[in-house]
Amino acid sequence: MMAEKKIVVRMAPSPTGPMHIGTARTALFNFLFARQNNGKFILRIEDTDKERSKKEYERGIIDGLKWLGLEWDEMYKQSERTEIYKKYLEQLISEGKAYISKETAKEGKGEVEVVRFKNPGKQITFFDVVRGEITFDTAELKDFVIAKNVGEPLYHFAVVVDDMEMNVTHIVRGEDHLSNTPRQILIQEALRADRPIYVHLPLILAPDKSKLSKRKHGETVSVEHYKNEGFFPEAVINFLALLGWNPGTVQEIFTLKELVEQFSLEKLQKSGAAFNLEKLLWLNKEYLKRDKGSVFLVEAELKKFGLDGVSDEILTKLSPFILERISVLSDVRKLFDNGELSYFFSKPEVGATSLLWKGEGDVVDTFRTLEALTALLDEIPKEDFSVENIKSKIMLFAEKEGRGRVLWPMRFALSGREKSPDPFTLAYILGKSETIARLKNASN
RNA sequence: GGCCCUAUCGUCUAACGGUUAGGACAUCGGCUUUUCAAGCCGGUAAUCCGGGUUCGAUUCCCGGUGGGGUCACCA
Repeated sequence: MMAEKKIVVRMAPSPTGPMHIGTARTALFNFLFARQNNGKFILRIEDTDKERSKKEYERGIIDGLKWLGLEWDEMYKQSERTEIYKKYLEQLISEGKAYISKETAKEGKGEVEVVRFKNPGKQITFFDVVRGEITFDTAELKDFVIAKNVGEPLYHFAVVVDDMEMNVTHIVRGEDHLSNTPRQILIQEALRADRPIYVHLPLILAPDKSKLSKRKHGETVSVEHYKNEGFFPEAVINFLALLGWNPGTVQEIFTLKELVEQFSLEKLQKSGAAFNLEKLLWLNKEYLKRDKGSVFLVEAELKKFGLDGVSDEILTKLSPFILERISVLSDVRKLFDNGELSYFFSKPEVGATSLLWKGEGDVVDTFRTLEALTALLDEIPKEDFSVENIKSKIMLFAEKEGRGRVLWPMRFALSGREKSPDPFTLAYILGKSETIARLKNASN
């Protein structure tokens, strides 16, 4: 029986900076393709550049992938494989397909020896799953450098050797590598390696469709930023999956498992996709709503603010209502810093005219409003201070007096703000004695 | 600039020669125990331009234009 060739893909990031959001998406698509086909997903750290590669960045990539839930099957580091590259480098040299070249160093003076690939300078045509057949003339590449010396291979060479050694069947990577492909195929042919199937993914662009660069867009290009902001990894995955791919259905929310089931190379997009923060926020809010643990996350966030003298009880009661008003966990801090939560923790300033419902404003209105507020005090339930009970008692009174004249001043007396949760909820969160105190204060 | 890729609402996208060009996010409006949020209902909004091919082009071909990538002893 013929054994079907096992699908092998790899994620090959270089640890020269914080993990890029585009790296995360490439990893995701590799992961999905591997898992869907019962294949192997390799993580290969491309750290042949000794100067720029940093251990902390490698750590960041590993942490980022783990956070996203993209587990790999095998991991390699190119810096630990120099013997392998050396072997193939010597093979090419002995076969006359590469040669050592003495030349003046690129920077500074002095002579160095580099290894150049003897370029046959022919046309290379290859098939890309996303874009179809592509042809390059490699003559202009000249005899390009493939290693600084026999012990220090450069990217193009290391990649080809590794993909060959690791039996990589599909190279799924960013479109920025499209122009690198012909020279890698040249090396491949010199090594008599099988040509893998190429899948070049469209790039993620900035919101204005310009290049998404660290320089211009700062930390928002890094995965860690979204982790720090309190996004759900599931939401980030979901968002990234929809950037450059579509399920062919109207489904918008996907678990990783569903993505594994539904992913297909055929549905990959050809052109670059702009990063859209609004959509990510919406998705994250959807996950926030679906996860019953969210309310505790909000509560934990509140407790970080070191609110002295504020009971845990009020934070617990408050959390569900904050949850409804945020898209991402970091919004809790924003609400807090903007002072939009301040009235829960200290008494608000309440001006008499602000108590008036819209359209009202003369002396008589003011008098009647204050009167209603005073009368409202008697309607506050003595027992059972639940939202439902407060509401049923107050509404009875409000229907008689006019809702606007009762509900608005009540809400304002409790919050001192134009915007807040409804008055019954406010009373419930604040508790009976604080509610009465604030009502009294406002009606004076 | 050379080479390569690409082009549907503001954004992500559906359409695989014939559709009132669909959905989602955003936006706008309405409804809800009168604010905010959430929810529900509804609206505005797109085939880059010019040539072909075809009875018929978003769809196929060519050109232009725009966007992106790449041209290292980086990856």
